[in-house]
Amino acid sequence: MPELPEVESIRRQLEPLLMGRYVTEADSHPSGKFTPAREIVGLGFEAVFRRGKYLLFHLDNETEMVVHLGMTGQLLPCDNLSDPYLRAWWRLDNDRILGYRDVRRFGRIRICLPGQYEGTLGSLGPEPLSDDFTVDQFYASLKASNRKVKTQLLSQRPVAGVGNIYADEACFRAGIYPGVRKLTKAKTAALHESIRYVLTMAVANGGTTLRDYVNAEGKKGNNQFYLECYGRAGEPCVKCGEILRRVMIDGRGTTFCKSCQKR
DNA sequence: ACTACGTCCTGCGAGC
DNA sequence: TGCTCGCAGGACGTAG
Repeated sequence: MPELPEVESIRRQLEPLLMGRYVTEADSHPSGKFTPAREIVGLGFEAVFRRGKYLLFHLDNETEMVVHLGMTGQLLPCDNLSDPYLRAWWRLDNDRILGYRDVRRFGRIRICLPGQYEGTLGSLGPEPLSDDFTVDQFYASLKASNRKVKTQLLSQRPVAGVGNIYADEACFRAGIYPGVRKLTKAKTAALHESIRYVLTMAVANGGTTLRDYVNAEGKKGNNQFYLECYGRAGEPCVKCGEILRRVMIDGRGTTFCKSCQKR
């Protein structure tokens, strides 16, 4: 489940591999979620950016390719075109191949005019690690909705790039029950700080690998060894010793401490 | 306009 | 041992 830290790790590794290269050949799985990958043959890479969990490949000819990794997506050099989970690939002019692997096909690849985004990417909240992410704006955004706080975080609207792992981690660190619908300004400030903290640490640790995530070098991250809440239901809380519980919030598994995160 | 929930996908682990 | 079944979850579609 690549979230901001995992996608950022991939971006940093892909950029030097792609800069100054152009695509000589490409193919994809027949699903419309991946066929746009074929449209960039002949185009050159100019830069690789990230917004939230989206990778943005800037190409020449006024073209941008947007890749979302979904749950199990991987972008990395490919040495086996018969990999059954390879959903798209691009051959570069140095004869190396960039592969998009995605066991569960939750990811998607799109082509658009530069910056002309639709859907979630078009209405994405601010980058959590930039100065655009302020407590005041975060507070106003959360206040404007009556959904549960965790659900709002997963919507990508109050802030970009937070998924299930870091939503649970941030709520735990901030002492906020993820199912609450309204936050005080002070709690909002704590959540704001916690989001920045858990994401910064996860980037520094190279992302979290629970099962599928590998970076563009095919290597696992290390942040799974530093998670304090996600995936630890049944274990004692690192703050108070209470046994962490697991519930469903709007259909998503959620781990929390009943003692530290009161409603 | 909003919120809630079903859907897509496949592999894996629990339970019988 | 071998099978079924539920779960994992990001974004989107649909219903109310």
